Amino acid sequence: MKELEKTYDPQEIEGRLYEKWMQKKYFHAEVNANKKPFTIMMPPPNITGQLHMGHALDNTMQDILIRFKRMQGYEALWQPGTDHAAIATEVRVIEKLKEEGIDKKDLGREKFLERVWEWRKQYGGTIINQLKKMGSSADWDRERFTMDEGNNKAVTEVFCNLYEKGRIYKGSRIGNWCPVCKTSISDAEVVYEEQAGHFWHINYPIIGEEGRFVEIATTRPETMLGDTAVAVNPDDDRYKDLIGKMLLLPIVNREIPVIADAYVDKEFGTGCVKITPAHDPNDFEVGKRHNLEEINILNDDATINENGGRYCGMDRYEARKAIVEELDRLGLLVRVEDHVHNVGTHDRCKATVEPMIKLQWYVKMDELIKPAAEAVKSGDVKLVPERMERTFFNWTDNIRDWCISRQLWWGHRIPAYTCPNCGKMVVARDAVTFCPECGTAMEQDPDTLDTWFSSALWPFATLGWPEKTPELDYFFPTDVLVTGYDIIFFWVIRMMFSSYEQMGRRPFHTVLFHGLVRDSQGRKMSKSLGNGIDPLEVIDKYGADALRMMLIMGNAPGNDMRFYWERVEAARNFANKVWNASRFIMMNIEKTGDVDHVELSELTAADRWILSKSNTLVKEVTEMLEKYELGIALQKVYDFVWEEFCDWYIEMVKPRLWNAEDATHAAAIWTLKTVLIDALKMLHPFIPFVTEEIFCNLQDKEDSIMVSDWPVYHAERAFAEEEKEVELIKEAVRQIRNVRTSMNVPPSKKATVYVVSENVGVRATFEKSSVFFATLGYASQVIVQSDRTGIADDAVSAVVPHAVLYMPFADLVDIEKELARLNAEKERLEKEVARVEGMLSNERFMSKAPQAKIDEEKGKLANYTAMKEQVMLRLAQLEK
RNA sequence: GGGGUCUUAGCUCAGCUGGGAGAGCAUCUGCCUUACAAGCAGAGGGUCAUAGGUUCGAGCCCUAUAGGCCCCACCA
Repeated sequence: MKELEKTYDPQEIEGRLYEKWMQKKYFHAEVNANKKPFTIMMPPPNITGQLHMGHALDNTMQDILIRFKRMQGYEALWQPGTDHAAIATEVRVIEKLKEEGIDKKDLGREKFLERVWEWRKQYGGTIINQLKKMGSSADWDRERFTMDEGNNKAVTEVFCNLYEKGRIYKGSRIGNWCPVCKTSISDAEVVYEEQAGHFWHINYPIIGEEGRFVEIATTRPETMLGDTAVAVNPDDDRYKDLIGKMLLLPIVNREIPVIADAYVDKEFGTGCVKITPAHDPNDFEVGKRHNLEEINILNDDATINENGGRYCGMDRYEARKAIVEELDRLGLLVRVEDHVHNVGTHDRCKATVEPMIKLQWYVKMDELIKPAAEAVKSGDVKLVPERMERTFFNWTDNIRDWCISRQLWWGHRIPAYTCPNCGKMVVARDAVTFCPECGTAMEQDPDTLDTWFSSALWPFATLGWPEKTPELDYFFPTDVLVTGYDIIFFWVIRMMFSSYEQMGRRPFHTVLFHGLVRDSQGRKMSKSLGNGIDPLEVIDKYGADALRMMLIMGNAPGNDMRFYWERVEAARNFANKVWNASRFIMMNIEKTGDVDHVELSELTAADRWILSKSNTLVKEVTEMLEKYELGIALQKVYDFVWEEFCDWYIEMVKPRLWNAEDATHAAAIWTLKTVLIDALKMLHPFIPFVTEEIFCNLQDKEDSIMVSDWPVYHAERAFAEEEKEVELIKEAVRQIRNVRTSMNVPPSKKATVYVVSENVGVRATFEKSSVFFATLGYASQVIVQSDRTGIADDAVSAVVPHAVLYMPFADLVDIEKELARLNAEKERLEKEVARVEGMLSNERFMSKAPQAKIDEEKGKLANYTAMKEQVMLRLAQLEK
């Protein structure tokens, strides 16, 4: 045993233990026939290496589960972060290139990808290394599992599988186009922002009816260049006569029909809608129904193309201005209204997206989604908290086909090959170099796949699939996915249907969701606001344990939380408390020698009480962790350690420790050590560093607490009787302290405490525990007797169930104060008695409530009645 | 428009299957008591958003209302 430093210094401990853990590789998991696997996913490394609170929270929860399961005897694997394409998000890569003064246009695809892989190798482990500073046991083992270039195999396999089953198709459909990234993006990547805009009312002349117009309203006047119809509601009496007539599209001078379609809302705008099938999703549908021509008027960079006539080459916003001016000149602009509307933007680059018709690859979702939805319905995959299921079904019930092709340079390429000569297309696992039809050299589809396409394969692709590896066999399906609720659609659902489709089984049995970490004002932490808190800064100031604890304490699954430095400080204070309590215990072991074994029969009531409490706690905490109620689990250990163990038990045990002759000395040492070790173990997943440091100094049998056994419930350590006894004494102590405070008696002034009880058992309880009762109750001596003989009439008194305590303070007693105090007490008890009596006299309660509840209330009534009588007796004596 | 969620002490939040309202911080009082002032002992402070309902019993379950937040869809 080594003594602990007087001051708790997290930085010193954490630095040292970090080194130790790095060397020992405690968490290196392997295929092990004797152990059950527990697999959890690690967050991906990213190339910018910026650790933020989200990572910290993710990882803390994951690490808690891993450590807990490890101690329970599982072979716990951190399924490693992948090197999939999602890591190299467009914005980050471009930023990185800019830093190095490179324009991506100067690089070809090959060179560009080379650079990206290089960065991944260089920075791939940085997040993990930072996470280790906060005690993460995550290990970035690039050699064992990797999903970089090699992962092409898994991606290609999945693509081909889906294609062969007819679940992937290439189609010309309207989708979201980002003119800055010059790629299509999926619906999920579009975020809508409210923007102030205008509503332009424009007159379209009716052909053959000089001077008659149809007034339409639009927020995007430039799209009129692509108009191929104007639609009205078939039930709209105002326009019934117009249906079928032809209009002259201004500027373009194209003849377009007035059509009837139920999509048009009579109440909104003018009730006439210009239809631009090529640049609006709804118009696209209308166009399909009415066989309208689709005229694309935009280039990929959102400038107007040759279909825009003299506006060709203009940016979309310049064109808008110019077109509005021209309409005004032509006298066709009726009016302009201010209008706030939602504009779709690309979540990565924030540019306004344009709906465009493009030839893209899609995954048909209708059949694919079924097993995933069924899994949640049947409980094959559990979502925690349960309410996330509603969100989940909200998506699966309204599923739309998934656009998976991206016009980006990096990422996994689509394994489709086309013959430039005869147009033959082949989808194949191995590169097709020559056309099977005409022998011409084939060209691979230039598009790449949506990053989430490969991310969706994580649960099995990281374990070596499509190869049959021992790891895949042993660790798959994985166990728990811990993630924020914000990516349920992007990632969670896609992993689920991919796994059911490819593996025929679930990817994990539980998804544990956490909320966002917000700033102290409840705002999302963000770079642009500058309100982000760097987890490493928190670690520098208060230690990793404090950071982890702060992230878990007082939070329920799936709920957002706010970051307060005060909360970090409170967590650090707890670690300090554990440190000092341990230091106290170790000092005493050092002084009087260690005790390895004690018969339970040698334990005192206090020992049994704390042991019993600790025993119950083990059961509760284990249950809570198994239910993923991390916050409650931690709160329970926190309360136990600080309140019961430190504030009560250690104080109770002190007199026995001061007295080396005390017969129960060994029992005290053993109990202190036993309870402390169990508490440390229960705390370890939450605050790994401080618990490891104490554990290793406290004993030398085991090398690390993280590979020690999780405490278990022992039936023989349940002592209901002693728990009751000690609780009674605690109540007596509280009463004494209360009385003394209210009478302003300084702690230095000790008094004789008389315990008067007619109950033999109660007298025995106080006699047995008089040693600690005396110190805690500031008693110079404790006299237990059956009546009031020899106690001064003006002694101060306090009533507890089945006993009255008297303290003769002689000169200190203020009769008036004492009377007031007793009267208050009397009132309190009368209320209690009335409440219980009311309950027990309610016939319906008596007939319907469970017997246990009735008995409980009856017991309370007896206690309160007796106490009330004692108080009234005292009042009578004093008033005499 | 659809869905979710929240409203509990001055602040931030817990409250797990319905059975006498909790924590941290803040406030007040007294203590440097030989593990800990990053501490100890005490105290004050809440018609659990509002209105109904179910129940012997509701912070918890149901309905409605008000206000806050979030997600999805999106009307030109």
